Amino acid sequence: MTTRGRGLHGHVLETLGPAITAGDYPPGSVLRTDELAQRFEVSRSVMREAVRVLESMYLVESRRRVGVTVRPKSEWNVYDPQVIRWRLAGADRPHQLRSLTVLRSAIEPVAAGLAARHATAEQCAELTECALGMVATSRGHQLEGYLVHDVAFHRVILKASGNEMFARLGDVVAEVLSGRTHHDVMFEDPDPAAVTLHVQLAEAVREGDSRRAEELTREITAGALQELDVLAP
Amino acid sequence: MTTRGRGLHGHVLETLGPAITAGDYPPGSVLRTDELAQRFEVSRSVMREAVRVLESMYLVESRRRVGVTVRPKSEWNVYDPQVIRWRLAGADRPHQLRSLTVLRSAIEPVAAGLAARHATAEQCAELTECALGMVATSRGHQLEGYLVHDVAFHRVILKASGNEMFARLGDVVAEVLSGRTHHDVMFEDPDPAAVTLHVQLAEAVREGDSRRAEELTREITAGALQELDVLAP
DNA sequence: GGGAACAAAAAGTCAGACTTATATGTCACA
DNA sequence: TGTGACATATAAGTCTGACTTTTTGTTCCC
Repeated sequence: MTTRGRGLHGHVLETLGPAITAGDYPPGSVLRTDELAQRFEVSRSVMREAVRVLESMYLVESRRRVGVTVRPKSEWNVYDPQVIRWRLAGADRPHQLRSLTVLRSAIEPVAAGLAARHATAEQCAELTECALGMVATSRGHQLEGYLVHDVAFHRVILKASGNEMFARLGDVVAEVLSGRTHHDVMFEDPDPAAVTLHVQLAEAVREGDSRRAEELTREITAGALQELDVLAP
Repeated sequence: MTTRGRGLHGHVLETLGPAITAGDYPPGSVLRTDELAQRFEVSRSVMREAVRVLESMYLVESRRRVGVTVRPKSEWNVYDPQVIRWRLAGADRPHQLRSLTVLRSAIEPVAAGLAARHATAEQCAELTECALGMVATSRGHQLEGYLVHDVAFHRVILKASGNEMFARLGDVVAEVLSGRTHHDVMFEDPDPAAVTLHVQLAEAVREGDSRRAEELTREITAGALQELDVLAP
């Protein structure tokens, strides 16, 4: 939602980035800074700044006498929030969504286990509040409201784990959950079982039951994976 | 090892990046492009490119009339390989190492489980070869050789999982393992139990035993965590 | 055919002038 | 005293043109 068109170079990135991640320029393709600058009607300096950013994402490599070559997908920094957003907006969105959901299924249970040990009283309260919000919006096609509480819930868990690497995945989870609600088909209300699991998870964290928190989260993420299999087989 | 001093802006990043991640400039600190350009004896355009890269790592934010402000640590893109390297080279290295090891303990078991299902015959062979290499170098203070095989082993597992997000963590694991061997105290030969676990893991993957591969990896990463507790309590 | 010299091409660097957004201070007015 | 509009200074943002450096590919000679 954050319009990242900060400056001209940002605007260039907004069209060039998605184009590259979408595979419009196959690996090994060579771009030239001057040509790009002309195409986007910006000065060379602006174009150079954009290329530097793409380079720091490992999307391209700039070499003298050669030009700006597109790197193979396997080298891209797929953890860059910007890259994630670009790819989720593109064609291989389903594939990307699956990768991220599998990532969630690995991270979140461990994060929840840690959260049960380290969560502050305030975080426990937040968690319970989010769970209540999910219950309140779980029926009657209030998907948008449900999403807000769901995202907030998982953010708190990840943050409460006390691990900065986990905490930083809050945005990723938000993108995944938001994508599931918006782009993919989701006519019905959320699965009642999932809602219950969230309530129980808040409970487990509050009680400091690390083992149970981990197990409940495994069930939640397993459900998310299963749901993905049903929607996009 | 990769000297990333590619160009002048790369050289600037090599000193400015570590300085920021080390906390030399507390969050909210304001830098000015012109001043920095003078300090590093480069032109403004070069300095601007460096700032753009720092900005794409969420380390700083550039705003008109204000300057380049350092963002709070919680917003940094801690998955950026460059940022990881800078932080591992800095003062809060132990803390960083622990975060990454916890991350490993979440990711690798799941990755190993997937690898058992998706690994190709060639990958299985590589895995066995690495495990044999670890056995061969596990005694007689051949830590350097052991490290090479250890890193290769985990890289194959992560790649064989078939999940691009997992595969991309190969570099991170390499940094962690390498750091453990080089910087931290490590007089003795590696734990024989760990070596055995790796051999068994290669076996489990080869046999397609997903459950066992996952469990064995949990033991491996648990050992790594425990080791960290002993070395840096 | 192989190696050395050469030429061309594209990124890299620099300096200077100009534009634009915006934080902040000023002042009049309520 | 507080509040709004307005002016101003500041630092980033942009553009241009000239120059440098590295690297690739070709050519020419042995």
